[in-house]
Amino acid sequence: MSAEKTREQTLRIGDLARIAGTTPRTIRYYEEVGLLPETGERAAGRHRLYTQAEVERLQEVMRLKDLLGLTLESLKELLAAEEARAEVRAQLRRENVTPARRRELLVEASGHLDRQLELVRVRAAELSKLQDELSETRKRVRRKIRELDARSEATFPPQPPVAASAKGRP
Amino acid sequence: MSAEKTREQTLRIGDLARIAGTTPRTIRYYEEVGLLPETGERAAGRHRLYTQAEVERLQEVMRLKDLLGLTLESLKELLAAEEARAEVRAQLRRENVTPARRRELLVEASGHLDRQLELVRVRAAELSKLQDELSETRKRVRRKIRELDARSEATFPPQPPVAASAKGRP
DNA sequence: ATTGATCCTTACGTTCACGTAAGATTCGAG
DNA sequence: CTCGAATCTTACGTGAACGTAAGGATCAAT
Repeated sequence: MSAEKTREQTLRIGDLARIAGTTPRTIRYYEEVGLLPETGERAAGRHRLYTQAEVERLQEVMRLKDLLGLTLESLKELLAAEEARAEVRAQLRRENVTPARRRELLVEASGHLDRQLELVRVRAAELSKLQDELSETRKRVRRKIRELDARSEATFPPQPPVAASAKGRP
Repeated sequence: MSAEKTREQTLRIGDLARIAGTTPRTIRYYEEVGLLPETGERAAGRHRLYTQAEVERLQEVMRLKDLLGLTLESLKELLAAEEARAEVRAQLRRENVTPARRRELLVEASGHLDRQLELVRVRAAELSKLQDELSETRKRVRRKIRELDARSEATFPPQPPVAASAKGRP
């Protein structure tokens, strides 16, 4: 056999960290708490090796963490969906799986996806509401400013309009 | 003067905590780090008293913290908008403020609102994208399930459809 | 005035999510 | 094989955001 099976871009922990925008320590920690799978068959002391799949998994974890603001523990539960779907893909390759078993896994994944979606929906709705409220408030404030300017227009030279956004550095 | 000025529903810290769904400790902590104003003129040892305005302020703080996932420090900066607007209202009552000063405060508030809105917009967009992706994935998973069911329909009795959502308790 | 509930301040404790340091080991290049 | 860079394990440290406990004071009702 030619050396092709193991040659699917094996990254080391530092590379993975740079790509995902985090640190090796964080990756090891996520592995420790079960958010990332322990990189298969690794005798103690050997370096961890990652593939593209792990890059995506890590990025997904970080995105969910950021957007949903969950603890790593809750995140772990929520991410059962990914595992179920990974299971399906793995069993697909092995091909010796009954349709009944496949259905089981798919239904499981679907249920987890339902939970994720529900969480995301609620938050998206809340954020959207907040956005509307802020827009509304901003509109009122700006209207008041214009009113003030209109009143003084008679006696003073026109004031400069409000800048759309402060573009300088904080 | 009749005793009406001080009679606008004075809550104690425990009441405020219950209403806002938090604890007295948290409220004191928020006051300590400057997220909540120190309840006006309080000699050491006396109980804190709150009004409806503080209820809303606290709820707003908690909402932003939850939805944006910021540190209390960043939140403090962000909430400068509220203070600017509170200033405007306060000065409105005193009535001896020049239009120029009012305009200044309003412009300041408007700028802070811009910053808030930008933050909220970005997050709302990200969440919305995530929601779409999850919906898409879920659709694909369900389609696969239906395909499996269709295939087995010839040889086996029809499988029960997938429940819309697990309604049991976690 | 007494009292029970609530609150005060002060201060140490805790959990989460990593950071940092140390000493040994592994890996890829030459 | 050698060597330097990166990684390994282990373990202690840290900042944020509160929790908890102690001892005393305040407040509303009786």
